[in-house]
Amino acid sequence: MILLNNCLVLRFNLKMEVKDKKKHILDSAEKLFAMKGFEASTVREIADEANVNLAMISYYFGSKEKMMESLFQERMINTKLKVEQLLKNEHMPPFGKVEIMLDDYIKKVLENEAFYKILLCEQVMKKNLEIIRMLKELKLSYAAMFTDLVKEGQKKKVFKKNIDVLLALNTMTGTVTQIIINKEHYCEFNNIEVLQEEELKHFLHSKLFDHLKNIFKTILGYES
Amino acid sequence: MILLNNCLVLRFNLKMEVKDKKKHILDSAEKLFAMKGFEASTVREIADEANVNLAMISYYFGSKEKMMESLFQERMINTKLKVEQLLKNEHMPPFGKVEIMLDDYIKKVLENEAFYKILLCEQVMKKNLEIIRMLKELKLSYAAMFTDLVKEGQKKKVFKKNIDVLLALNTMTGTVTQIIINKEHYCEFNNIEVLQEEELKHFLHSKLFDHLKNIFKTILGYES
Amino acid sequence: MILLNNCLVLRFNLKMEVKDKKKHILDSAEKLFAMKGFEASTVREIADEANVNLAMISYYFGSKEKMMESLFQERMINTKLKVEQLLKNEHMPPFGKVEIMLDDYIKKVLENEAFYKILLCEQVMKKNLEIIRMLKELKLSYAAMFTDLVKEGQKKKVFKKNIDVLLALNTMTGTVTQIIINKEHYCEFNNIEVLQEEELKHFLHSKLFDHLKNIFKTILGYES
Amino acid sequence: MILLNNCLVLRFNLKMEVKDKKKHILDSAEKLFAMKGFEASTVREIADEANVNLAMISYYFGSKEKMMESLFQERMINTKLKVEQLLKNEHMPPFGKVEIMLDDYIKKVLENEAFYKILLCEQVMKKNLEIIRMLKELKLSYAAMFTDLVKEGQKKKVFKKNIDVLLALNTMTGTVTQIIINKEHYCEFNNIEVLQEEELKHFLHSKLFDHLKNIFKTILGYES
DNA sequence: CATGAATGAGCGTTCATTCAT
DNA sequence: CATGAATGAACGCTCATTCAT
Repeated sequence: MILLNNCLVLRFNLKMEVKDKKKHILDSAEKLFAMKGFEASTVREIADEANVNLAMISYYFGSKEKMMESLFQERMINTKLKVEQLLKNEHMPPFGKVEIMLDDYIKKVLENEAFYKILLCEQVMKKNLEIIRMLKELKLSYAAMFTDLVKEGQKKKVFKKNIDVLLALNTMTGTVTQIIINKEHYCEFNNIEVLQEEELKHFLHSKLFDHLKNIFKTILGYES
Repeated sequence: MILLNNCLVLRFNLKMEVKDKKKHILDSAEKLFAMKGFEASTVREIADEANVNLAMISYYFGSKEKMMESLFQERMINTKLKVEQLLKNEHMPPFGKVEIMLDDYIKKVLENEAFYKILLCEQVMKKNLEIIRMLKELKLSYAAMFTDLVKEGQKKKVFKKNIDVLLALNTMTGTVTQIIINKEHYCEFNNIEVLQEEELKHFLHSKLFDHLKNIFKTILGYES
Repeated sequence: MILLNNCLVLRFNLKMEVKDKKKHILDSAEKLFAMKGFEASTVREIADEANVNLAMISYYFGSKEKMMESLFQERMINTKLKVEQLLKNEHMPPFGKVEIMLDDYIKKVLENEAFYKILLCEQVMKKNLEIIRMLKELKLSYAAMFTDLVKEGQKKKVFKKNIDVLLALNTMTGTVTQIIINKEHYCEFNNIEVLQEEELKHFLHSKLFDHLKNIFKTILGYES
Repeated sequence: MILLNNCLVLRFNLKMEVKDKKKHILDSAEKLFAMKGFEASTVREIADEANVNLAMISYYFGSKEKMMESLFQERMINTKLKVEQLLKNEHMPPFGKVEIMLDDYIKKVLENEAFYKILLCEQVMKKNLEIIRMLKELKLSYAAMFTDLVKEGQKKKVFKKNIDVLLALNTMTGTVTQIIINKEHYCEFNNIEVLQEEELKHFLHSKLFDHLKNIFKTILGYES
């Protein structure tokens, strides 16, 4: 049973924990929301995709909107934990921390493309206030962390003064986001043959990491 | 009649060119699409917003989807024209052209926030194939132009070799997009009092221009 | 076309005024609400009964609840007008007016059985506040009118003192209502053969009128 | 355990006789049916109100409809028993029996407002045939009893001839029912301050009893 | 090229009921 | 006789679109 994936478990009606079932539905929802948007995805499609009964979605999450909120809550837990741990290492030099931040963010987005697409659209629409609230909180904690990091570097005289931390972060998020959106176009333009999913991620990570590291050196006035 | 705005013209049922009426509807549609997304905006709302009969929209544009396509066609004409003219000036130094490109892009997005929000979501969903086609064409022409520009700079030995033009462009579009999305958050974080709309645009333009110019210098290996 | 009834008009798609169509839908709704209750009647059934498209009901009335309110408004207009005109005749003796009131009320209920059944249930549930408001208004005007009538009779020394006008009215409405509800039972118990609808109404009216006239004489202390 | 009320017993999961549990559920159902009607009350609400598991209701009663039937059966047992005992007292004068009947009926309705509201609606809808059957049986036995009573009075020359027993009974049930429905309105109109529940019942009983006694004297041609 | 009226399809949700334990 | 989980059916309603004029 360890080898069976969720779908098979469902198909054969083997017992499944409610928590896992919820997660399974959220995965399906995430996929569809990323592909077609929240409004264009119907609960019927999500139910079909997840191989569960239509009524389950209201039963588990209360409503379509609350399912979206659950999805955000789920996906954001990991994000927050990692961010908070970053600054604690006292021995790491400031730009090392920046590199870790960049590496971490790029990896997270590449691993959760679908979610970050949804997140992007939600930020544009600003319809679900609960989600906007969660996002704002996350952004603030991110900005606060990076501000601390920048101050540390400035105190150690390795970063220049007058750094616009938010512009810097927006360049990071914006660049990664755009590459996600334009993935196919980027590959095509660079004459890259169709790679395996994992190889492609690795390739994009490498490209983005070097690119952003270079940019952040300039922004922070850091010289290696 | 010159002094009457569109609403008054409609209100008094004065004759109005069909072309203007279409434009007027597209303006309303753009506003709503940017606020709530394509799917969540109903043709009824658009008709109400534009003060026209509900059935007109199907008659003018064929369908809701085709109206969106019309909107894209409308808004992209200007984009294309300016882009193509940029390279013709033989006397301008390469980085001067880069500065113009940055300035032009930032201005265009700040002037058409609503449209660029819609564009962003459409790129994520990739639902309307005609729009995807138009967008791809635009991106390619943009990339081709910037590639030429880079080559010119490299020939003149003012830009370094091995420049990833698409990554550079994605940093430009990504950064500007993120600032648009996070406008309120950016102002709040920087303790900027609520400015007039125009003042805010000017402020953001200045910040973004300096930031991106700096980044592009690094990317292109250009030293002033 | 004069001879065609609504159904035929609808069936043959002949033109029909919107107002008539609304009325036609309300008739169908009234019938079903009286038979099965508001909650148990679905808009689909009502649409089928009225031979109109399901969506029309929301289109015309906004919602199922508002259709009910429209029904009440429609049916109550006549009621109010007649009630207010009753007292104006100066020459009629007080008990003559009482007789007219009784006659009028009995006739109205017998002519609109379905509606008065709905009304009865709505008074029990008290769910739709707008309807409760309308009903209260009607009851108050009825009570005020009868109070005036009683006072006039008392001034003319033909009615006794200390009359509970509301108890009296409740006996009137209650008795008629019960007979409507127990119509079949009443006929069966009295060994009355199945009469034509009109004959039955006439029979019940006669019985109720004599019965209530007799009761009201006692209540009012009136001697002929 | 004698001191614990039903809720506490349920809360502490103490053992409880099935019969009592059923009764407890029926009480909750009665309350909700009277407030919102049968259709509008959901089994979930009833289960919540009764603090029992949702699935229990189907297991105990079979279905929502059968629960309603159980409710009627429960509440009607008492009704029948009392009615049948009334005629047996040989020494009581006929109008004394009428007074007892009136007193008994008024008391019963005032004590079981909720149930009599449900009963009223069920008589209008005539949906549940089993309930209609039970009701018809009850009405017949009531009518038969009152017919006997009237005959007895006529034989003893204290009641007049040609009495419409059903009209008389309908006036009784109708008047009481209307007062139940219009309770608030009646108090308001008569400027009665908000009384305690018990005081109000006593007041209404007194008013109704005198009113109906007076009416029945007229109907029966009885002179004290 | 205009419009009020109309419509089929499909939406998110809720329902009473049943199942596996 | 108990229960949390699950479900098919149906609910009221809204949608983009089309029709008759």
